[in-house]
Amino acid sequence: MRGGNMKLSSEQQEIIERIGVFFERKGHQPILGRIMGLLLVLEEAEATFDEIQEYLSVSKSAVSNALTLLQSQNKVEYTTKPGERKRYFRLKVRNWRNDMQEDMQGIFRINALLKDVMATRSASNMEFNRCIQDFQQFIEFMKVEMPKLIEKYDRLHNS
Amino acid sequence: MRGGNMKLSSEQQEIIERIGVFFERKGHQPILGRIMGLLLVLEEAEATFDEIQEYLSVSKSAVSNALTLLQSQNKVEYTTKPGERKRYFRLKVRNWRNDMQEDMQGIFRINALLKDVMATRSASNMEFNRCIQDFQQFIEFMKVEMPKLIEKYDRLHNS
DNA sequence: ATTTTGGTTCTCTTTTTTATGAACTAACAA
DNA sequence: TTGTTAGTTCATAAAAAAGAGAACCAAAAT
Repeated sequence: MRGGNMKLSSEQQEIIERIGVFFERKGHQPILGRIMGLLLVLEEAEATFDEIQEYLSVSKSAVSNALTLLQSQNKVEYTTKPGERKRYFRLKVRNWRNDMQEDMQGIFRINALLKDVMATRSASNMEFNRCIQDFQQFIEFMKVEMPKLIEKYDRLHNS
Repeated sequence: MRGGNMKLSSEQQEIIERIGVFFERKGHQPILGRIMGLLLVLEEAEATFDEIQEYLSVSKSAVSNALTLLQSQNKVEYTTKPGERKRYFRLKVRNWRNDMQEDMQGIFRINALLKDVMATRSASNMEFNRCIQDFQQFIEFMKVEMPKLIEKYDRLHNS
């Protein structure tokens, strides 16, 4: 398999683990992050099912479930090569900017909850209410300005 | 205790649960989010240890640990009232804008990892490398522009 | 001095998550 | 037909997280 050299440098292993914990802390399960790390670190930027299994030394089922999940989350895709049945899995890096924007939108989703909170609150504690409203206003502002910022970036770089 | 009416409306309960899952999905443990929800929903915007226990019907230890954690995360603080030993716990709403900024910085932290990834990669797969670099550039841009945006907000509102 | 209040800490159970390994399947190969 | 490759699915084990409850402790009240 692929030149027979299945060894990762300790540098690479370390980065894989770090990327692993990064995604773990985002609420994903451990192997997901490690697979992403692996696919980032490999020169080819892709790997087959059993390469992933061997590099990370995890079970087939773990790999299978993780890949299914990553694909359903649009983080990974696969290509095939003519005459081969194996799938070559790789990161959908092009989606990452989008993912990041979604992550930011996710942060802002507290706003919908706060709106409902405010709907249940009376006017009896205006000091507190005012605090919440200020925060909401800030979120609103960011929610409006963020897309503009992204447009600006695209104008500067991709146009 | 506090007028003796320890009942939350079903509306309030529902919001507490929703806020609960919101924070749970951010990687926090369930009661943390529910306590935050409770403190958002109560008219007084504060509650004593045993009010929290009773409203949420959880154990003393759960409340104690959760409050300790929330305080260590700067999400909750307490005040006392003259002649009373009880602590009145409340949200540090004023910190939320800051928390949100930190959450956004957290999203950007992938950049440091990508920097280390790139340091290990050779020039052999430029197509992939380019993708990563583009993404990094985008993050850099956001990291620079975000503080400016916040300044802008402050200029418009708080000055 | 001893009781009560307001919590904290420790141990243990329950629940949830994560991963394993074996059995299974679908497609192709000999 | 029988075997092989490339995975998937299922039952379950192992490990981690969450929470309960009792014992505990320090400050204040009686």
